[in-house]
Amino acid sequence: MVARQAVDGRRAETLEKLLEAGAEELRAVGHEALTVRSVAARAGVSPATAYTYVASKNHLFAELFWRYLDSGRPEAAGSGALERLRATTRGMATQLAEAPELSAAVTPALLSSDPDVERLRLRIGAEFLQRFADAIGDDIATERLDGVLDALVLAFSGALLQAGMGLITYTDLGDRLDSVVAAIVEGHL
Amino acid sequence: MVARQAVDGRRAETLEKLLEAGAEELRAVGHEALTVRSVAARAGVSPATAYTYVASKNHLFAELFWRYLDSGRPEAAGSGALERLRATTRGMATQLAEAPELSAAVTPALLSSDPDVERLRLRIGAEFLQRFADAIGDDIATERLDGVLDALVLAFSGALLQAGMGLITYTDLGDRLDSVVAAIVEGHL
DNA sequence: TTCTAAGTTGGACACGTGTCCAGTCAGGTG
DNA sequence: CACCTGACTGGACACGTGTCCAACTTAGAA
Repeated sequence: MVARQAVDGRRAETLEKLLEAGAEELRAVGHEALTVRSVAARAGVSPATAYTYVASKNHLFAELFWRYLDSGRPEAAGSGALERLRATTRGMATQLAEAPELSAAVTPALLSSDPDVERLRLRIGAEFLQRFADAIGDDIATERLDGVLDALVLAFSGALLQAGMGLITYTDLGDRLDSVVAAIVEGHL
Repeated sequence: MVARQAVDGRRAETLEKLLEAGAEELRAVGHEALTVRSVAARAGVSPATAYTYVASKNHLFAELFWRYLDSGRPEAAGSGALERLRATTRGMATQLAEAPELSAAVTPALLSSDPDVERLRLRIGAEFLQRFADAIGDDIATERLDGVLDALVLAFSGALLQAGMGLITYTDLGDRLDSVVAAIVEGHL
């Protein structure tokens, strides 16, 4: 479901090998230098095989990012919406900062028109929204919720973009988002 | 200053021809199908020459976008910060909506690590910031200004990203930003 | 008019992308 | 055990990218 076709048995192992190799290669050489063929080589698999699992370099990055994001689901709690929101953005910012190469890779990758990327892009977008909605709970009046959620999602995407452009470091993301979240939420609680 | 090297006399004309051809080609076939060689052909110039003026496809897009953005400087005024901000975002959203291919092209383009793109990226970022700062004037307390500006810039970048991903249409940008701007600014005036 | 330097050109280059397909290999079924 | 089927492979393909350079133009100065 996550790769190009369903994976079962043997295929599942190869897929894991490939994604694992992809993550290593990404850490090792960065997303610019990474080639599908180099990933295939690292996984001990032929390029043709790699392309059976992964539609494109961008798809690989999106897949890796989705898995990574998914692995860091928040357990968070807190007494107020602001507190929980900050914990949420902090958590994601930390994740991004801990995998800067992956983060740098995914922003351009998600812009691809590749249909396999499209699916993941929607999922990732939905995941962000969900996390913010969960953090807010019902602490914001319903009629204002959409606007606030919108602003949060846009701000977060924007932060991703700016970090992707190198205008902010992934490390700074946390602090930056803290103040932005406060600015957005203020007056709505 | 705007291209790879300074342009004077004869070179200036060729540059204009190229950028003009780039804009046409972009409208005609979209940014995915556009190739530097096809732009060169349209401009009646050899590929080798084109690469004298333009470092890469991404650089071309960034350049076109910068010029387009610059051509639409706001004349705006209004009685309050919120009003002026909305006029500002509306204006930019309208511009984006009127050149959807260019807008779609520029988001990925700006993520390139190409040094010629880097320059333009900084300029464009600075331009956004400037426009928001101008719109706000001194209607927001200094100690809160940075947070609000940050939020605005991030939200706007985010909107650009989401539109680039096809999650919002460029047409919807205006309305979307209206409510987001309100959400951000509320409580800071 | 002739010279010169800037501008332009064609064509080849190395490289990456993603596709395709005939052929090989391995493991479980009968 | 022989077989069959799904997984994998090697190698070629068409295409785009950006670079390089020796050779040609061309406009304007001498």
